[in-house]
Amino acid sequence: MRKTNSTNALNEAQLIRNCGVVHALSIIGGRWKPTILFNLLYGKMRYNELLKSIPGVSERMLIAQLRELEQHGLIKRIVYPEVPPKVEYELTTVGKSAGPMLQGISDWGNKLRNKKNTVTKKMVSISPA
Amino acid sequence: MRKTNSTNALNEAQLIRNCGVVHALSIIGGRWKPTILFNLLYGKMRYNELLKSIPGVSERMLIAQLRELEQHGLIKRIVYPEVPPKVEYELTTVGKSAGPMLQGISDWGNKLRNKKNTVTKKMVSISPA
DNA sequence: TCGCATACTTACTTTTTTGTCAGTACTTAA
DNA sequence: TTAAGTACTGACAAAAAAGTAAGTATGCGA
Repeated sequence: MRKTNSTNALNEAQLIRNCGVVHALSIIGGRWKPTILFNLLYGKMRYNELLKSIPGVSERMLIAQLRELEQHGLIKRIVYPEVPPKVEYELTTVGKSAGPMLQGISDWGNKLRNKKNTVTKKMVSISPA
Repeated sequence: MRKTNSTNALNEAQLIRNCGVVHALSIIGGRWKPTILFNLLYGKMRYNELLKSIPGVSERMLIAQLRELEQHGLIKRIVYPEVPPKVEYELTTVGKSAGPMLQGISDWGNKLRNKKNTVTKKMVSISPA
């Protein structure tokens, strides 16, 4: 559970208020959220589909992140009153608005990774035979 | 200390490999890094200047984040052999390349916050006198 | 020789995040 | 009556991130 009076929580709250980046990251950051959002960029998905298409997530984590995204208004939860149950998750307008930003972050991250690989390759080619 | 064989670490490593966003966030994310980077966007700064201009950071945290940014090649540490010591931190080319991305994230975060405030204001104006 | 200024470091504690795993609810079909 | 399918929930444990507080090194000036 989250404390509200810990220095940690107060620092975070202050930064969220004053720094747009920290605020944004408090919404789209975290271990699994970016991947979830990328999946949903292509259209709505069922809970189980998400679970299968994200290697490594546990059910608990998936649900937790979906709930947070929902609370922040990035995704919509659509329940079909059927048995067995069927629930779909879909980006809201706000969620879709994160698309270009996510792409920007992704591009920067990938560029950096590729650069690092290039450097590594160079170093390898320099190393003694 | 970080384990290397925990599920947590393995999951993170995998996501860093496959998701540009997670990779980028592993570099510019965290409690204080965005603020540090924003400060340095305007030019180099001394350790103490950073410490004073970022309310709430402890010395330990500042140093830790500076070290990580340095290791990832975003900032350069410039030591002047003087007494008392003088150390300046400056963005590298890679660090500067993060500027537009940070601005993009910041803009999105701020827009979201303002939207929320608007809604709140509306609700206040509706509430009984 | 004492304190000051600067830039850290270290040991330890608290808080937060992430992971594990078993269990729930409901209906249909075998 | 039993298993299967779907979408979860809850109790607990491990790991990671953040915070606290005291200490280090160096040379200068009083």
